[in-house]
Amino acid sequence: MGQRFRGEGLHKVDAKGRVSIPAPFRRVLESADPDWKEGLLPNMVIVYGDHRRKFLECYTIEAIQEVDEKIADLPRGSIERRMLERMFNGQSLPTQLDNTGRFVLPKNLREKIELGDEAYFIASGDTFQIWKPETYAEVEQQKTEEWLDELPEDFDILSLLETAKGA
Amino acid sequence: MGQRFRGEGLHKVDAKGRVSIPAPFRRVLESADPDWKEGLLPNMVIVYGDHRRKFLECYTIEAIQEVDEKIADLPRGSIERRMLERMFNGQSLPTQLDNTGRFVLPKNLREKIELGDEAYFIASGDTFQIWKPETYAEVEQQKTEEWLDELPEDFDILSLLETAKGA
DNA sequence: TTGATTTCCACGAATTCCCATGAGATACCA
DNA sequence: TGGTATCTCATGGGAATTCGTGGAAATCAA
Repeated sequence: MGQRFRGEGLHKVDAKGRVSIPAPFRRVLESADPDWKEGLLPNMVIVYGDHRRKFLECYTIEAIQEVDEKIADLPRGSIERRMLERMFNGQSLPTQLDNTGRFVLPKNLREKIELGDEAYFIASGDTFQIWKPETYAEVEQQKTEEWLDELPEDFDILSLLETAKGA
Repeated sequence: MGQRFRGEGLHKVDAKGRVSIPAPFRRVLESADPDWKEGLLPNMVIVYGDHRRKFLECYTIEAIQEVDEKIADLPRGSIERRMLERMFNGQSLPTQLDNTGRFVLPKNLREKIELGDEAYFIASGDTFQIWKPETYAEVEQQKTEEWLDELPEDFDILSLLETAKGA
């Protein structure tokens, strides 16, 4: 895996659906797009998924290719493969940043996550997510906090790295 | 495999059976048609298959050639070869987009998938499918949801990618 | 000649492209 | 150290183009 996304940000969505992505994210998209070179516009893929997803997930070209390859390894006709193809091939949108670092979120995608005139970006490994700020605050942050609250006061989150390996 | 289809779309079918295909799909058809160059109209092949199929599957020229070659490798006279030939050579229709990005779905094909005045397109790797929207919603999406409902609430479909490796 | 298919033209809406501006950060220099 | 020039960023507006769609005219088949 190459460079990773890091950080978060809040940006305006204009009437045409245009949104700036956090500037540091652009560098990552560029470096993970095999076709990109200085002067060109970096590509990415937005995966919006089924109706229960309340956020959009943005993949670098390298990351989505990796997913494509894994899907291609699954047996043709298996339910798992169909599900993944539907999600990653069907329920997704290839797109490109413009030269000011923006991209267009079409109306249907905005409606899907109930986006108003602001979008919240958060890094997540080799992808980043786009949320309606309120949804993120309510759903995600609360979930995280609840989970953390169940742990001992002095719990060190890094200890998760150890337990996870075995799984 | 060259460029892949990605995305979905809903389009009108007019009285003459004409349908626009999603604009991004055109780019893929063009780049996967060996004869195509700027100004020409891209070709594709619609495979409609036997009576049980409730959708049409559209192949780029490159993709169908790949299938043809694989079939040609099978032993002459084998039942497998004959079945595949029937399906991909017989039950299929070569066609061409017009200069506004539409093509004609003949009445028999429309009737086969019970198409009314709207057609649903969904990408699936190096092919895309055409469905009657209702059929897709009922048959496919319902199947998906049943399948998802059996899984834990917070199941992440991505975890399938991992299990895939071992399979 | 009549019905069906193909070619050509048309148009509104949506999308893309191009240029502009102001705020903030950084670099630079006296 | 204070001030100024430079750059990057986020955002906005208008023009130009593409897209999806409909219909008329021309061509073909029987």
